[in-house]
Amino acid sequence: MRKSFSSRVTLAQVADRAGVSTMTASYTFSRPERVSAASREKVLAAARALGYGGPDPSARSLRRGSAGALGVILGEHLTYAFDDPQARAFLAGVADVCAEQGHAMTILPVVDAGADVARVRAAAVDGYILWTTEDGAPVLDAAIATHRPVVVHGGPAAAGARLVGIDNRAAARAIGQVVFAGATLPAVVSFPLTSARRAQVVAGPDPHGVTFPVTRERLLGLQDAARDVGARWSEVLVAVCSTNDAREGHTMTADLMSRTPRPDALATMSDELASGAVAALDAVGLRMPRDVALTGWDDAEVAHRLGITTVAQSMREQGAACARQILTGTTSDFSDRWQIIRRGSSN
Amino acid sequence: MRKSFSSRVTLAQVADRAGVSTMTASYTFSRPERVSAASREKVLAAARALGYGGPDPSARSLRRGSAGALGVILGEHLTYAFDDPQARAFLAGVADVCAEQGHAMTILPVVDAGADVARVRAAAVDGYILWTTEDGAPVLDAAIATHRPVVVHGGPAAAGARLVGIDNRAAARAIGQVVFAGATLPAVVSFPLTSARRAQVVAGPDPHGVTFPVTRERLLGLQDAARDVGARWSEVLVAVCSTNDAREGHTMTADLMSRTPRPDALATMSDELASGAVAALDAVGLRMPRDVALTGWDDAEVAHRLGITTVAQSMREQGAACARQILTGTTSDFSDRWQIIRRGSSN
DNA sequence: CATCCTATATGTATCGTTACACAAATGTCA
DNA sequence: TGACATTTGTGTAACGATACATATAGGATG
Repeated sequence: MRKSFSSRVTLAQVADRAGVSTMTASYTFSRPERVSAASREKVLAAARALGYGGPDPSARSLRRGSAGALGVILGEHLTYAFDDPQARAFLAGVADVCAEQGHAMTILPVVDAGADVARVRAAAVDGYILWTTEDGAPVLDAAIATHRPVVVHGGPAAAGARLVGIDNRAAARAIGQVVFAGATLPAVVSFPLTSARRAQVVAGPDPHGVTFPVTRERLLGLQDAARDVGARWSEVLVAVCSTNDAREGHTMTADLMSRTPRPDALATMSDELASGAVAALDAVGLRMPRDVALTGWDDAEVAHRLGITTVAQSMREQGAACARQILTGTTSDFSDRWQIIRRGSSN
Repeated sequence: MRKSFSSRVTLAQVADRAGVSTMTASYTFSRPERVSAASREKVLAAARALGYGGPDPSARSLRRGSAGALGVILGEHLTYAFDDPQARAFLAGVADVCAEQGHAMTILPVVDAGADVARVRAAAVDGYILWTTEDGAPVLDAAIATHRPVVVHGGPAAAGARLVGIDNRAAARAIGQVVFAGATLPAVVSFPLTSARRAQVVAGPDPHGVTFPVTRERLLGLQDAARDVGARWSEVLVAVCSTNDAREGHTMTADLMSRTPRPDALATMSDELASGAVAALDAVGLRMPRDVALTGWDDAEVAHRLGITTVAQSMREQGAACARQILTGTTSDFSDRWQIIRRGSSN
């Protein structure tokens, strides 16, 4: 805060003391090879003597026109965002590329719409990456309005923003066909449908009412799959979880399994939810896939351990791709970068 | 990157178009109440027409002398840092205060010493918070050298940096006395001792050789406690885990329990390690506290669930305190903000 | 009606750095 | 030796915004 002490040492002072021009001092820090070893030494000695802390980042950013940081906007409060292993993997990917490109990663906390928009505008970053963005989120427009590059993971699509992510609808349809095959009554264990995040079991909800794009696409794909296997969507029970964790998956699956008629195929939207679902089935003595077929999503470590069929995708690579898109302009298409891993939990 | 398009709209252009002075335009964005409603409207209209994205953050930072962001330096690669629930709680606390104070949170990825130092110097932040810093870490010196405020969580202490954290040695001694009471052969399940992170079981290691301050203090406290209950430290087995997770706690505890003589009291450095330890005891049919007394640390949700005695502290509050220290200058002392929660796992 | 105060508008001078263009010094090669 | 390339050093002019001090108009007050 009181960064500007009475005495802030500047490059000019260092140059003065070293007996060289300001530019020589500047080059010493930003392009050392441009300066003779002798001058370099003089400048560094002067810097040391004066306690110069290196070129001021704000001044440098202003002059250079690049902030040296990437903004990441998470759709939820950090407390929850970081609880999601996929979010963590994604961030790790972003961080990898940031580090590689010598950039910092600025996380813009999301709290309430008004302040969030202000923070987005005020952030000194070279571009924005959005994770888990709801349709019509004001932060997305705010990010685009800054004229800096914007990459949205998963959606929503927007003019002026690039989209990174797999084709969730196609993947959902594919895994839906696997898990629903031969089932009498398919069911779904889903992420929240809207930011209200109400946990509930609903029959055949209209996917178009879902405001989280990834969830909507997956639901659409599962609807396709239900049709493919001849099931009526209006009878398909969707257990909507309020958060993406095993506990919630357990609770909601337990609810689902207590219904009559009981679903005999469960497509879950994540391996975390799936792991809770497996526990819930266990608890009531149902076996996979004999009594109930079940699939996860993400191919997390837990899917491997529990032996469940799942959709593999690499969030880490997608995070890296988002960052690379902004920092180097490299585009990459992930729509087909998913794969169904078959294990024992489905037929 | 190519932030400076051919045509970047500036405040001056907006002012021109609105027919007011640059300052009036500036005030419209930074102190709207300082400007009449009429001018404000004119300026906003002009901004809209020109597609002005708001005041440039770098320029504003330079002029105002504050970057509007807080730097957080994690001692490890993000992939691992975020896997630690305590780290996540800490970050959530930092984020809370950042949001409250209208600041962003910049995470400085740690990869290799050389580049890290450069990144620290180049980061546009108003201060640094360091988490899990090893003795003599170059980033600490680099942070201090910038003359911006620095807060270190847990240690190491350094001139020019404030320290936030509980008195780990006192807390460790206290819980050590609880778990070691009446034991014949105490043992410890520990965090890594150095950045080499080698997993191993060692008898009575010298705590002074430990380079992670928090771990060192806790080991010192446990050494004190061992002495207090009349045990010989040189015989105390310390299972050093390579990471802080349940799996590692399980593995190392299993190793510990296969030794002869078998330890009958286990002080673990986290509830994650403790939960792995509980599983390992289960696996070989040992009961708590009858066969082996066991304690955790942190009072995480898992400690509650497993009913283990633990040291309660709030990382979230500590994170908030670190941020507040930098952003508002508020200091707070956490040395006594810990508490032993007794549950069934110890006597 | 003169005086003083408040609300609003503006001109100027930086904030600290680096891009650019050019000058000077040195080296290279036939 | 002269012509030409290469290194190294420097002056100047921004980058885009805001703090501060001052100017002006209109209102309130006695």
